[in-house]
Amino acid sequence: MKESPEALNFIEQIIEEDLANGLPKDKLRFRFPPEPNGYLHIGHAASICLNFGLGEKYNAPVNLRFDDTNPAKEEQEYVDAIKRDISWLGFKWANECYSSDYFQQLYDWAVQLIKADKAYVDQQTSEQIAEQKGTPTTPGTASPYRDRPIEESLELFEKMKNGEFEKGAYLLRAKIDMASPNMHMRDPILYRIINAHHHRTGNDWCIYPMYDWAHGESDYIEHISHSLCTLEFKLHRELYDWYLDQIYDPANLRPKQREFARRNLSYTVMSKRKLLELVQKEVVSGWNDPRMPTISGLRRRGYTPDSIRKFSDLSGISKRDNVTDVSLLEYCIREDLNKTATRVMAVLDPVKLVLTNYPDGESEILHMENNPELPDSGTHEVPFSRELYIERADFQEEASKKFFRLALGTEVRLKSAYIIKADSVVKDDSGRITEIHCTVDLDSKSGTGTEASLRKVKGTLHWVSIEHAIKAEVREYDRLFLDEAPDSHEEKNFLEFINPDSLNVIKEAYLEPFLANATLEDKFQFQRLGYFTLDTDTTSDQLVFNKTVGLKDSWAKQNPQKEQAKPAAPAPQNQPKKNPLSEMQQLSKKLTNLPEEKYASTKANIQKLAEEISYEEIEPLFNTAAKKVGTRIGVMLILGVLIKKGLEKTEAAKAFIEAGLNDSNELLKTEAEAIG
RNA sequence: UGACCUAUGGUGUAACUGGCAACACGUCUGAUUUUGGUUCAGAAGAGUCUAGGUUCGAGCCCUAGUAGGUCAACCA
Repeated sequence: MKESPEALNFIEQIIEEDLANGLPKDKLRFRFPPEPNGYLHIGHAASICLNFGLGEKYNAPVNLRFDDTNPAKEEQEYVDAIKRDISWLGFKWANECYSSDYFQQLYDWAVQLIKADKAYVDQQTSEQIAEQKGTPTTPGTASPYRDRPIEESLELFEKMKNGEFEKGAYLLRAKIDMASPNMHMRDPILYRIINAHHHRTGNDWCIYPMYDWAHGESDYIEHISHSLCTLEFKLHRELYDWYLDQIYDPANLRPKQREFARRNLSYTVMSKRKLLELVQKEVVSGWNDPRMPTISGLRRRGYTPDSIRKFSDLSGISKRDNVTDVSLLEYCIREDLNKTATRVMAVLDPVKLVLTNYPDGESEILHMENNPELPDSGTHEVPFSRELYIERADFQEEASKKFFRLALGTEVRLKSAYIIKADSVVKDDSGRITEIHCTVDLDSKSGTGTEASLRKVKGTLHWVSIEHAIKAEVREYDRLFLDEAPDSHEEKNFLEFINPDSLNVIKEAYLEPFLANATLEDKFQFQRLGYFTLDTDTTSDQLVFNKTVGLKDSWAKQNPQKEQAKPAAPAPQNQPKKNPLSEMQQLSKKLTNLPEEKYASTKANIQKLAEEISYEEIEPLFNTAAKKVGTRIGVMLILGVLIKKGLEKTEAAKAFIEAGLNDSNELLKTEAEAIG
């Protein structure tokens, strides 16, 4: 995407400013620093696109750095998966780095800190330390070991390193400020003892640096100019800078930490911990379950790298908490696939259709466009015969005017084939339609140019020839959660919002034979249904397709009777609890623009709020600017309720009502009249 | 009750350093269409959290509020 030069996000603005202040452009260097303790998700994609995008924009190197300072949680499997995902997205890192590469340097610097009396070895339990830490509102107290002689700390630290102590027995702490309002500055831990096998350094170390100590110093070692992370690290910045101060040589580049808001997606969760829980509790089949918001899940589902990069692009970067609607992601993949996916036909819920005047036992080969969006994409062959399958939902015995599909006595075109007319149906004992008998207009064959072929009919249906169709399993997916923000409810666990119908498996779908040769890389549009791709579960004798996303369906929208069992998300329970007065003002604002029905309900809501609002509160609002009609109506409504409850009209109130009666706005006038 | 961050249509972001609040998604019309898709044309939707202030002029600057988020792991 070529963005216009003036639409810089705030990170780019910071960079431009640094450049303007003399930072040489060739000093620019970024990094993407995942911890290899889980799979990457769409939120990480935002960070990846940000960092690598900056690299592309400024022609600067971007390192991939694994933040592997906690061997208890990290595994090689995750390292591999992360590299695979970033490569798949289409980005190339300048260097593959590991925090563990710097363990020795970090250790040496730590010794230097001790020598400078900026760090000490503590030997209390975690409970004791936590207690001394204080709370955000009360200062902490010093550890009894805080003033341990430097020599002693040095000696103990070395013993820690040499594995002479049990896990948890000793710690190295920075000596900063136990009274700092920033909890991270209250003598943070630099090193702890962990007896676990590290996926890279094996058993070389038994002390491991904490995130804060490792991260900034790693940035410094790698000459990172801008270290970008998510907002929750904002408070760490002070510590990041303090650590840097201890070892910084002004001859070198000083890295700068800046924070942006993590990207959230509606109807899913986006924390590794929760995603891991979904995997462990077998809510999903694995990290790459097509319903997961992981990069690998999206890939398996049929999303393309381009679509994800586009999504990141359109979403932008800022510092405010956000929940981006999945519809934006879906738009990105539809837009991509519409231009590239091969058009094919598949019937997922079949009903048999017999063309009574088509010769029995015969068949013919028709030609179907591969992609109408790509003029040169050619055609492929589709067999046609007397007996076909169409979708059950594409036929109704009696049709309403708005039903553009097949009904008794109406005509419809079979895509790339003939125009047919339904004559009769055959039903089983339960009344279920088993066959639809039609006559075909043999002169109407697509592409022949005959007069009959050019006739316009209301609808076009997709179909497959029963005799030639191949069978496949098709998996359709719905959102994993029923709530827009499942993890935003304090009183409820996100698992309570799981959508029980997020997976719909169609064991026997019928596909045109062309699909027999599909590969995992292929993307298809099953015409009129959506975009599909082969799943990795496919075997030599069983095709399995995933539905990536449906087509936009304006018919389903105006025809909700067959309701997609999409229970409207429960009313948001975590609505910010505003005080009644400001809530009233909020509601009032929009009053003047509402359709009648909504006006009535909003009005009722405002009147309900009057219960909690006193006359004293609204009196100041009598002076509301004349322009703010909505607010004045709201105030009028509240006043009305209060008067009805027995409030005596004050002079100010009378004047306010009087003004309302003479106002040019009809709504305000009406409400004023109602009070009388 | 502390420190820090944030507040712009339903959603996500813009608005260069004060100058007509813009773009995309979503929604709704209409046209085109051998996909109820695509494409095309259009519409609705914001008093920029509140109250003050500075200014000829404030989404932007100042003051005071309000709401939301983050911080008290030997996680990152």
